[in-house]
Amino acid sequence: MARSEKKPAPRKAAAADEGNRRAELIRAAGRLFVDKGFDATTIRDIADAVGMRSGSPFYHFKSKQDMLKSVMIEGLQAALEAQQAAVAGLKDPEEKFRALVKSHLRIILEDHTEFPVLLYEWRALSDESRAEVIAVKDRYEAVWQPVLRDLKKAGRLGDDSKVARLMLFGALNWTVQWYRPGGGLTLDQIAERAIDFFVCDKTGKPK
Amino acid sequence: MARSEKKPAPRKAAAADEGNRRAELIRAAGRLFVDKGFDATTIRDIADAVGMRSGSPFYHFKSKQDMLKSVMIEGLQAALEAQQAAVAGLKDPEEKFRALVKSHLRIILEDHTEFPVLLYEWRALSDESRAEVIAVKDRYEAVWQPVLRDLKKAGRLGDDSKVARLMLFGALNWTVQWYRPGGGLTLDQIAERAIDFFVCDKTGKPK
DNA sequence: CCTACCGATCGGTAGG
DNA sequence: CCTACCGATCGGTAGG
Repeated sequence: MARSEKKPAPRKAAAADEGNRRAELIRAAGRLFVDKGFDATTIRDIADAVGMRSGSPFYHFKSKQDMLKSVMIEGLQAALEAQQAAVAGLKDPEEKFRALVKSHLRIILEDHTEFPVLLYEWRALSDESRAEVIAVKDRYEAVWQPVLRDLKKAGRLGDDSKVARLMLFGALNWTVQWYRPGGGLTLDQIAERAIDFFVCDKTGKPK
Repeated sequence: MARSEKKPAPRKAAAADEGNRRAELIRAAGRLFVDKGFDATTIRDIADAVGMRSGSPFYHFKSKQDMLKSVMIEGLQAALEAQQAAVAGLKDPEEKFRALVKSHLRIILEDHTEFPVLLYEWRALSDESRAEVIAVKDRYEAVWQPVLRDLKKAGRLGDDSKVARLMLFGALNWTVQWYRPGGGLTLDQIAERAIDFFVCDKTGKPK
C-alpha cells in the first residue's frame, strides 16, 4: 500500500500545476473518447486539445491505456462524491432513490464526459486496467442496492433483485444516446419518468 | 478478337457463392466489431476469420466503412423480419408488446451479432452511411409506437411517449452489457421482468 | 480472390 | 514539456 518515498516532497505550486495539466488532459481525453471513441482518438488529438506536442502527454501518463483508465476512474470518483452528497441526510427510501437517480443523470448528462467513457469504452480496457476500474465501480453500485431493498420493504418496488438494478441502469445510461440539452425535456423530467416506471404507486398519491 | 473469349456469364452457383462469401464476411466482421470495436478491428482480422488474404475483402466491400454499414443494415433487416414474424396475427396489445420485447431480446442476445454493432458503433458511422442506416432503423422503431399507443389506450401503460420507448430500449439494449447465456436468467425471464416494469397491472391479474 | 506493395499514421521513446 | 524520430501497423490498391 504505502510506497517508500525517497524523493523530496514536490513544492505545492509545482504539484498543483502538474495536477492541473493532468486534469486538463483527462478532461480533453474524456471529451474526445466520447465523441470519437478511444481507438479513433490519437494522442496527437489529445495533445492538440490542451496545446501540447504529441510526445508530451506521456510525461503525465505512461500509455494511452493509462489515460483511459484514469479518465474512467476520475469519472467514477466524481460520481461517487456527487452520490454521497445527494443522499446525505435523507431517510425516506423513495427520497433517497429519487436523489440517486437525479444525481446519476446529472453525472452522465451534464458537462462531465468522464463517466460516459465508462459506458462507451469498457471493451477498450485492458484486463489489468479493468480490475482497477471495477473496484471503484463496485463502490458506486453498492450504494444502490440497499436503497432498492428499502424501497421494496416499503412496498414501492416489485423487485429489488440485481436484474431490477440493471434494467434501471439501462434506462438511465441509455439517455446518453438520445438526450440533448434543450431538447424538450429537462433532466428532472427524465428522472421523474424513469422513477415512475420503476416505482410502484401503491399509495395512490397523485403524481 | 475472335480468340479472346469472354467469360461465361456467372451461373447461379457462382452468384450464390459470392453472396455466401459476402455473408461470411459480414458475420465475421459483426463478431469482431462487437468483441474488439470497429476501430480496433483490422481488415486483416476479418480476412483471417474467413480464410482470406488481407486485400480480398475489398473485392466484396469498397471500404471498411462500407463493411460497417452493411453489417448494421444486415442486423436491422434480420430484426425487422423477426419482428414481423413475431407479431403476425396477434391482436391483443399486450400480447403484441410481449412478442416485440422477446423478439428484440432474441435478436440482440442470441447468436446474431450484427444488431449489437448498431448499439456499439453508432459513432463510427460516416454521415453518409448513417443516413442509410437511419432509414432502416426508423422502420424498425416505427413498429413499436402503435403498440405502445394501444397499450396505453387499454390502460396498461402510463405513458406512451417517445421517452417511454427510449427508456424501454435502454433497459433492453443494456442487456448486451451484462447478459451471459446460462448465467442464471433465461431470455424469457428477462423479458418478463422488463415487461413487468413497464406495463401497469391495473387488472389485478396474477403474475 | 491472391501477391506485392505503398503512403500515411500511430503509440511511444531518447535525450535534452 | 519539446524535438526528432522509429518500428509497426493499417486501409487500401494495381495487376493479375
